[in-house]
Amino acid sequence: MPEALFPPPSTVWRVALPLPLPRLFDYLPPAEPSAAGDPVGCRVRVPFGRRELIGVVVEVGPPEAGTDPAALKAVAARLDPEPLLHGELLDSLRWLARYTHAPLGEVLATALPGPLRHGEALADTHAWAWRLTEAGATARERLRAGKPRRLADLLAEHDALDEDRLDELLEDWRSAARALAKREHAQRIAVPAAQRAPTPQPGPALNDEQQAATDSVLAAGGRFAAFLLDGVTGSGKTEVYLHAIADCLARGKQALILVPEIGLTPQTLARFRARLGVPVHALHSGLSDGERVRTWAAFARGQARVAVGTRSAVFLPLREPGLIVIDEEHDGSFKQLDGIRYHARDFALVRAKALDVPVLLGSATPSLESLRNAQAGRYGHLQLKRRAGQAQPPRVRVLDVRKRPLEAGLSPELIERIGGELRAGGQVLVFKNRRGYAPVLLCHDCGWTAHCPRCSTPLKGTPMTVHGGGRRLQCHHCGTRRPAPDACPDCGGLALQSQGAGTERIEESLAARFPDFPVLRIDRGSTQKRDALEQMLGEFGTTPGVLVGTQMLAKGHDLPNLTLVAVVGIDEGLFSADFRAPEKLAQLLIQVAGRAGRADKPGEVMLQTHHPDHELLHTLLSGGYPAFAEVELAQREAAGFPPFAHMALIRAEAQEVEAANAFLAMARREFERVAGPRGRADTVLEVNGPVPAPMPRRAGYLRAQLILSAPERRPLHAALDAALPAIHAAPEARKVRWSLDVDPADLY
DNA sequence: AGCACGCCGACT
DNA sequence: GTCGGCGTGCTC
Repeated sequence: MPEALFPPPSTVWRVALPLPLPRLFDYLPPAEPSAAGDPVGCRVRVPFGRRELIGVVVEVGPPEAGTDPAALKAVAARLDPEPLLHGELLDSLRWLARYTHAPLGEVLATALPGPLRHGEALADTHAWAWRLTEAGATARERLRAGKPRRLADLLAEHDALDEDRLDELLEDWRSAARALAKREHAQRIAVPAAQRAPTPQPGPALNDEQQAATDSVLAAGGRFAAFLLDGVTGSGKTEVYLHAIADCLARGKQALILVPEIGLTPQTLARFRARLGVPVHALHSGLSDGERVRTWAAFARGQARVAVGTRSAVFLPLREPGLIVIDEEHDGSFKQLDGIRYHARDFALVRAKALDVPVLLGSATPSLESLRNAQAGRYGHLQLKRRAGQAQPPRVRVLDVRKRPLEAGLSPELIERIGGELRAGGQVLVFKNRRGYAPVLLCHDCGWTAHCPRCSTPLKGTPMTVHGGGRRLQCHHCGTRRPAPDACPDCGGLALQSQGAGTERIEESLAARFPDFPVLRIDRGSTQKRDALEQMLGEFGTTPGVLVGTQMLAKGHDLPNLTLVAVVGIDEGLFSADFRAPEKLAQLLIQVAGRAGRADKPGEVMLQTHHPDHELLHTLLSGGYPAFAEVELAQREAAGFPPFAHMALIRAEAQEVEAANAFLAMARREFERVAGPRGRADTVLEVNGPVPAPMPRRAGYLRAQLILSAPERRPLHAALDAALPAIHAAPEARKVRWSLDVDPADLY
């Protein structure tokens, strides 16, 4: 090939760098190539300003017209001979970057385990085995009886024994191996990771509903199909997962199971391991970097078969994909709330489609999004309506606390009932619904709450929240402000209060009231350590006592002697300004009610509220979650909320209100510029705000936001694509910290 | 995001 | 007279 003496570079490597800059950077290929082959998907170390960064090559091509080749720097080093990210995973991550409107480099950095992000080599994933040395073979018969001798005898029968094989053959072999190794009688050697055929254990026979659900999944024949496994508490969804996974393993494929943050318990893993008969790899925040990378590499190389993990496990490379399962698909912990704000459930759907494998979403209380997808025929709707075994559903009672004297938020009737249950030998769970709602003004006498006069419709009221130390009410949808009334406009009572007040001291109050029984408070702070919750509940045992806690106690962790569940603080959920609050509350009530009762005694659930006649409670109690979902979907449709609309949120925080508002006002103008002026008939993008965030003050910063919504996804994304460059570049953007959240989980 | 460069206040 | 405040600008 003829070449000029100093040819302009014919190809550059376009590199995605972990920076908040929405563009790629071009580099010349490395001066001393360390490997041939397509570099796309390989990590590189590149000079960047005065520093060096690790990035990923995402394109190779001619330099962009008009770039000065002399201004290009060369890649300092190619870190991967073979692409680390390729094919489906790289394509899906590109999609995620476009969808979240985040820089590709940041998305890739989020998807990679820490050590890989920082340029470390991909971990070895060979297995370890032990063998006798020659000295060991000779010395073996002179060893006295004991563990080392038994190990030496075992090793003498084989050329080498894998460590997991040793786990099966000899208990506590590791100390014996250390003893042999010390005298150089045995050595540890690296061997290729063995692929052993799964040895599944049979489970209970499936009932006809479970069987039908399993058959539907298997009928997909390993190709893409999405299923909503909609099964009431205790209906045996896990058995359906296990059958689908076993089938996937029998086809020689890998399975990925996503679970909520609190769902990944040792019991769950043990059950999967025992039943599937293959190693099950856990992926969660408690893992060390080393473990995380080894698991990542083992799946990338097709050496591991089953992964059970939380949100970030959705980024696992799958070389032999066969199935993706999302357990408790409605759970909020699948959505990342900072950095790259992805939704693991939604991304799992995208990956399943790209991988052409079935995806199974399971829940007793499906998200309205998934229910809507099932109703629209996009997902197969698999229903399990019967409880397995003879467990009876709990009795639910609504307790009206209007005008009742409350002690730490508990009514006398509730305290009386708790005492009775304890003396009868039962355990009680006092469940505080506490999601950091903005306070809503409530009349303790009649239950009246303040609603925005502008935003409320006959179908759905938009509550106003309390600001300015109780003196002011503000709507978080349109920003309307008005002074807080001194007396209740409905009943004239003077018992107006901010909701949620007074439940802080529940455990102290109960401990004082029932000194003869243990009162255990479970919260984030007290269970930060790994397995701390297990341990605390283990010590709590099954003797009479009270557990006080929040979300963490809603599921998992079997409490066999729990006979009474008392739920307080639900009024905040009934009248939250967040359109998703009713859904969250209904899911929570169903989940927490599912905890009550033991084999010989149906449980009881008491809901303490100022709104005993609230429609949500009535619908939920009479028709269960399906009835609630039907009503709520109709309201969402009428109000133009997801899943009948698509939303995005621009949040801004600054030391001064004016800075945040100026930024959001500028952003609003940009959106109106690209979407057409307000009031135009064909304008599909609705922009609301700037409105203050309901918890506006955090660490001295003031937060405000802009709400974007459109009936279709396309125009929303088109508007974001068109407006974001100018918003990025605007001078107002430099004075605030701002972020974009597509499909926000909480509006507030 | 870093990390520069760049002009204005209290210190050896 | 300097050290250092963080505003503004750039990074292939």
